[in-house]
Amino acid sequence: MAELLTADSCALLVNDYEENYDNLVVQVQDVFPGTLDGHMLSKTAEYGLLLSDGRHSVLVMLLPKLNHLLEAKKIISGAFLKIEGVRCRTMGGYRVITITYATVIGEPASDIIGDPEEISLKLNALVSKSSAAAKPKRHPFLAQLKGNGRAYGGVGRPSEPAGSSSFQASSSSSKKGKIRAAHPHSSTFISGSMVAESSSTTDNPLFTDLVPDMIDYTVYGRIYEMKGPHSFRNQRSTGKVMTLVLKDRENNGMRVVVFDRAYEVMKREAAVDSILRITDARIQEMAEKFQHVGLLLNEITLNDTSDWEVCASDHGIPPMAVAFTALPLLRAVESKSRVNVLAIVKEVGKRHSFGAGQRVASDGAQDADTNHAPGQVSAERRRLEVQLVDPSMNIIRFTLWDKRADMWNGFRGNVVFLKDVVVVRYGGVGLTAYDATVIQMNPKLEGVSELKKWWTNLPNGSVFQHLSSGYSASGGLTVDTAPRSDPLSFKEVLDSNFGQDKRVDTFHIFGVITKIARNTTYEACRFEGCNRSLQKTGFCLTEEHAEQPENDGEKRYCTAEAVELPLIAFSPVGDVIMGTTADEVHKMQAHLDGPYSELLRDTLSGLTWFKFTVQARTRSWKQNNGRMKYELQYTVIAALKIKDDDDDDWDKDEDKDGPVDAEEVKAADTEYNTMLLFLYNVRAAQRPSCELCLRTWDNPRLSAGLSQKARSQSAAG
DNA sequence: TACACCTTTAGCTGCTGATG
DNA sequence: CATCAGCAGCTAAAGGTGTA
Repeated sequence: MAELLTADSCALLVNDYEENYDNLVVQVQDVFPGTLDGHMLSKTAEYGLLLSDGRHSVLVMLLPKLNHLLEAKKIISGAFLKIEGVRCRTMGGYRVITITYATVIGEPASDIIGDPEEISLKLNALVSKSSAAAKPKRHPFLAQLKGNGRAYGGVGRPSEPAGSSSFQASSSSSKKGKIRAAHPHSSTFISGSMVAESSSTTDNPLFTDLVPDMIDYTVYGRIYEMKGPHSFRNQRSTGKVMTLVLKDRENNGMRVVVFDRAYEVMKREAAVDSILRITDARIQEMAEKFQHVGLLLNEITLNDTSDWEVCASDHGIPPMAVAFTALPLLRAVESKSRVNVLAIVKEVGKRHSFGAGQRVASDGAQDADTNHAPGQVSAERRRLEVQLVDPSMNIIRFTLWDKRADMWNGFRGNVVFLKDVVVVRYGGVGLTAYDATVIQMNPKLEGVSELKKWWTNLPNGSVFQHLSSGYSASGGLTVDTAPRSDPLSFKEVLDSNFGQDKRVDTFHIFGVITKIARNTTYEACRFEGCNRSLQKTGFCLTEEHAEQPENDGEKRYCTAEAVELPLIAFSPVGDVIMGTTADEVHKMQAHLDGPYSELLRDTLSGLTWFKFTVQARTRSWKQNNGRMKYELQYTVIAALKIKDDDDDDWDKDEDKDGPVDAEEVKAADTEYNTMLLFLYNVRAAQRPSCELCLRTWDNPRLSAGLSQKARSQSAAG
C-alpha cells in the first residue's frame, strides 16, 4: 500500500506552485467541512481534506465541483487520491491549497499509512512582537474562530470528537520547522524537513506583514473593490465610510476603511484597479463581523491625516486576477446577480433621450399612480445600449443610463472589462451598469490580448447568437445583429404567447409594404436622440432642451409611423422603412403629387422585401377609472431591406448576420404569409379604425387571430 | 382630460440567526 | 481616539411621443 504513495508529495503541494501533476498519489487521512466560525463558507459546500504521503500530512481544500466524489463516498478516510490539478494561493498569512482535479484510485485502506505529521500552512511572516505573536492568526478558510478546532466528521465518516490538535494548534506544533514564504518564482524546493527562514520583506512589505499599531511602513496595493461611501451611526458618532479591498503583489487581500474627508479624495482620485501607496496608516484588528474569506484579519483605516496616494507605477503588483463569467453562462445566472465580464464591444448604440415620468410599473399596476401629467416639463433620462461579444460567439446587450451613458467611451473592437455588472432579464438576459459597476476600456488584464486576437482574426460573415431576445430601436443599433435568425410566419406570431404578461420577445418576420399613409412626420426636438415633438408648444418639454439650437432655422423631423398588426415604427427605424430621412419625407409631403407619391409608389411596389425585427410586449397603463388596461404591442426595432429589384443602393455589407440571399427571400415568399404593411396616417381624419385595419388582411385566419388577440387583451384590462 | 404607447434605478426599511 | 453589516424587497421618482 505504502508504495502507492508519492514520496514527499505533501511538501510538493505546499511549496510547489505547479498546477498540474502527472503522478502524485496521496492517502486521504480525513475529510471535514470547511467552515468559518461554524458556518459553511459559501452556498456551495466546501470541504477540506487532510492528505498524507506517509510521512507528512497537509490540509487542502477540495474544489466544490469535486464534491460528487465525497457524495459518492469515494473520497473517504483511507482512500487513495491521484492529484492532477492544484491551485495554491497565499491568504491571510497561510498557504491555501485547493485540489482542482483528482481521481480516486484503488480501494481505500483500512488504516492510515505511517504516522504522518501535519505540515503547518502558516507562512513565516514578519510580525511584531507585541500582538500578532501572542495572538496567532487564523487560517482564512479553516480556522475555527472560537478556537474549537476543526469540525470533524461532516462527511464520509461518523462524528469524531473535535481534535485538540486543531488546524491552528498544529501550526504551533511545527517543531519540525516552518515553511518559508516561498515566492512563486522561487525554485527553492523544500522537502521533508523544512528550514526555518524569515522572508526578507522589510524593504517592501506585504499586507501579511502588517500588524496592529505598526508604524514606519509603506505598502502598495491594487484596488479590487470600492464600496460606499455610506452613512453609519454608532453610540459615539455618525459619519460616512467607504471600504476598499486591496491586494498586494502576492494577492493578499487587505480591507481598507476610509473615513472623513479621505473618502472624498479617494472617490475622486482612485478607482478599481488603481495602485495605492499607504504609509504609516493605522492598522487595527478587524471586527469579527467584517471578516471575510479572502481578507486578512487586520485592516487599514484612513482618515484626513493619513498618508496615501494613487501611484502610476504598479510596484510589482500583478494585474487584477478576476473571475469572469462567459457570456453564454449568463443565461443561467439569476436576475440581479453581479458578475464580471470581459468582452469585445461589437456595437455602440446612440444615446436616446426620453423623459422620466409616467412610469407604469412593469410588475403589477399598484404604483401606477405616480403618473405624470402629460405636457408637463420634466427632467431628462438618457439611455445607451452597447452590444458585447465574446469568443462563444454570443452577443449580449449592455445598458447604461444617464451619467453612465454619457461617460461611455468605448468603440467597436475595444475590449471592455465590466466588474460587478448586473444581470437583468428584460427580453432575455442582459447587463445593466449599476452604481457599483466598474467599466474599464482596454484593461491590463489576463486574457485581454487573446480576446483582441480573436476579434481581429474573426472571419468575415461570422454568425453571432444573441443572448438577449432584443434591443431597443432607439439605441440605433445596426440591423446586422440578429436576436433570432429564423423568421416566423404571421400565424406563428399570432398563435404564440410572445409579449404576453411580462414576456418581451423579439423575432423576425419578412414582409412587403403594400399600403402607406401620408403625413407620418412631426417636428421634433433638435437635441440628438430626443424624439419629443415641438409641434404643440414650439419648445421641447425636456427641461434641458429648452433652448433649441438655431440650425439656420432648419427644422428637424421625426417619423412616427404605425403599421398594421399593429406594428409601430419610430425614427430611426421608420427612416429605414421609408428609405429616406423623416426630414426628406416631410419636405416631400408638402407636395403630394411630386416626389412623395413617387416615394410611396416605390415603397408600395411590392418589390421591396424587408426583414423586420419586431418586439412584442404587453403594455399596461392606468385608466382614468383607476383600472389598468393591457395591450399587446408589436414594435419594429429594426428593418433591413433584403431585396429590391430597382434599388442599387442595397448594401450587401450591411447584412452581417448571415446571408440573406435570393433563396431565403424565395423561401419567405412561399413559406410565410405575405405581410401587408399598412402604414396608416397618424392623423385622426385619415386614421383607419381598428376594424378597418383588420379588414385589410387578405388572410381571414390572420384577421381572426388578430382580433381575438385584441379582444383577449382588452378583456384582461 | 382621457387615452395609447415607451419601461429603470437609487435609496430606504427591516430583517437576518446562532447562542445562552 | 475611533469610527464600519448586508441583503432582499419594496417604493418613489424620474417624461416622452401622439390622437380624440
